[in-house]
Amino acid sequence: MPAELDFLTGTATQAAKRLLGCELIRTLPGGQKVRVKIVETESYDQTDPASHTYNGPTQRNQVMFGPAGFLYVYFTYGMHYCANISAGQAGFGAGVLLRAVEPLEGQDEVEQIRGIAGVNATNGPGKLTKALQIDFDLRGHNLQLEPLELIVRPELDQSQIVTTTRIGISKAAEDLRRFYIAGNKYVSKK
DNA sequence: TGCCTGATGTTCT
DNA sequence: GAACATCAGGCAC
Repeated sequence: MPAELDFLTGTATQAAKRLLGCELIRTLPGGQKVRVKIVETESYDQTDPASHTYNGPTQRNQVMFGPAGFLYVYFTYGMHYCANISAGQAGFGAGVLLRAVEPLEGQDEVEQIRGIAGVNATNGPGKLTKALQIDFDLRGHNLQLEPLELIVRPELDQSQIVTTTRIGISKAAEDLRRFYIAGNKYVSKK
């Protein structure tokens, strides 16, 4: 792991905050490049009742028990994929859910894929996976490699990071584990 | 503008 | 067999 990704081996919460402002470059199956900025994240780890890793390793969540910097993809509600970046030390189940991204390049591709334009194309965990065409093919993918690369950007000032409670979960929903960039219009609603 | 609900499959119990 | 880290469309106000 390159030194610039070392922050991922800290706690999931540290990784979630540090990932804000970083970029992802997605090379689509057709060869087009889409570049997005991460604007909203959530942290999960095995001490958290809402986490998939809370009850120990299973076939599904083994990526989050592996080394940091890999993609954990899961399917939910019968029609949506969600994407996480594994964090922490190997053997400890932790990860960061990507909740919203801001398109920087390839916005036309995103709008074509999603069928809609503007903020609503990528401002939710199920939306951004569809926009970036993330599915089980990318489960366990190394984020240092194509077709989905994590690009580290300078750390944001703490004053730009907003910390709130999580959304759309039933357990430990009051935990302050959701983070987003202050004032960014691509952050999900509620 | 805001609540309610249907869609729909993987995963774990 | 039930839960689920969601989304979008419809209808009421």
